[in-house]
Amino acid sequence: MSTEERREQLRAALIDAAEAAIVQGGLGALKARDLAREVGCALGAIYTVFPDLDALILSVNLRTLHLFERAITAVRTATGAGAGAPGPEAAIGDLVRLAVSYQRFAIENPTRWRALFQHRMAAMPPDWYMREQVRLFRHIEAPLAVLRPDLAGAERALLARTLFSATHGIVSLGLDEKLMTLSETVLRGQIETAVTALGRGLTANAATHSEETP
Amino acid sequence: MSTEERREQLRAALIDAAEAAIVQGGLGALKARDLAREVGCALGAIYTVFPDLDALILSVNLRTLHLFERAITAVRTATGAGAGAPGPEAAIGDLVRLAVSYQRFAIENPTRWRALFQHRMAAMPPDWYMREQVRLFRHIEAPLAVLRPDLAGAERALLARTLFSATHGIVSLGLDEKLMTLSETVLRGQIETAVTALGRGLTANAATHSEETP
DNA sequence: TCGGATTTTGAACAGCGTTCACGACAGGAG
DNA sequence: CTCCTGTCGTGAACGCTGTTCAAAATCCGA
Repeated sequence: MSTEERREQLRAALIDAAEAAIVQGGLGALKARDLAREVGCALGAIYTVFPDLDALILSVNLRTLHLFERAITAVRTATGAGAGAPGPEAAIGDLVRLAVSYQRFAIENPTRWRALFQHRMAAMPPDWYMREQVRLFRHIEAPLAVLRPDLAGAERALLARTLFSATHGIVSLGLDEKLMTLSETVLRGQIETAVTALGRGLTANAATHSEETP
Repeated sequence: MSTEERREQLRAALIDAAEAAIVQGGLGALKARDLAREVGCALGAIYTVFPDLDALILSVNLRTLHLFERAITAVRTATGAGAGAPGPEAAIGDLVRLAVSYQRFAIENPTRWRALFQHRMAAMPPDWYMREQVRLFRHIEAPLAVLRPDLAGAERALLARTLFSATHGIVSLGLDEKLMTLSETVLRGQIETAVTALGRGLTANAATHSEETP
């Protein structure tokens, strides 16, 4: 086995162990010495395949994004590749379903999900990480295209990020015991209320907003 | 000077120093040894007036909440104590102004504001901290009462928290370089779009939603 | 002034991420 | 087989952290 192969194997084993640690005890449970013992390598070996633990965390977070993509892809949407001309109400329904799937993922994978945001990195994340984010936002842009056909690509992408941010805020603070801890049912109700209101308000704005910016 | 007075003085000095450290370098710049040197006390003295640094951080965060309360109280709202019967559009305008003031506060006090959420505490926050949060939410509830007079107090409070959470998400991720970093102007535009849509969607929902739950 | 109680102290402890001089090892040369 | 050389993995050591606690200093009534 070549040196390169061994390095790759160590890399994978470390990501596995780090993911397991995060799943079990959250970001705070990720210790370099624990990882080395778990994987069966030296302490310093970690730093031969990762510059620091932050990079390792980022790799785990990429797995989490992939995991979430599988979950969100399984959501049946009316504005997906399938049906032809869905109405605004169907699009709003899609947005609600996407938001609820986000909530479900956060509840089912609490530590993995927290690690995505709890982790503040020193520099900007690398390209391969940002690219994965952009891919996920496409799921939101499809229903948005129905609600606001007047928006250009860039503006629609921006609005998609805003919608995600709003949903994320509701889910994030709703599950956070510092502000409030809502039951899954109550939280889902709030998500449905808010996203529905957002969707209807956006469609109503379509005409208004274009008048405001002549 | 009695022992109690000295303890109180040390407490205040420590909070001052901790606040200064957070303002300058964020939560990560808060070091016990730096505090002791700055205040001119022994390292162990910190732990005679605070159980741990988390409690100290919480005191700084309370100051931040008070600071924000002053900012939000300065926002002129049509649904405040003053004018009589404002319409839904005026209420939506109030919500937008409140949200934008939240954005402004976050931008003007980045480290203080981050410390409010970046800090994950072990146990639930004490009562005096939660009470301050509840007081702040009242500012949101006033416009909401105009938009949704059908809601009872508890439901209105819940919706107020949801509105705040959504706004917080937009501001939080909008200022976070991990997801995206938006200019202040673009971010304000997104806030206005989203909050306006939320407000209009909520008023439109008033009749619909009550039919859905007979 | 003395002596017990109280308060303050900072060295010591346990833990963390990260580094780097050292030893183990592979493999071609003699 | 022996030796030499360069590559690679190692774990003790470094610097830092929050927190503790025996000891020193201080206070105060007798």
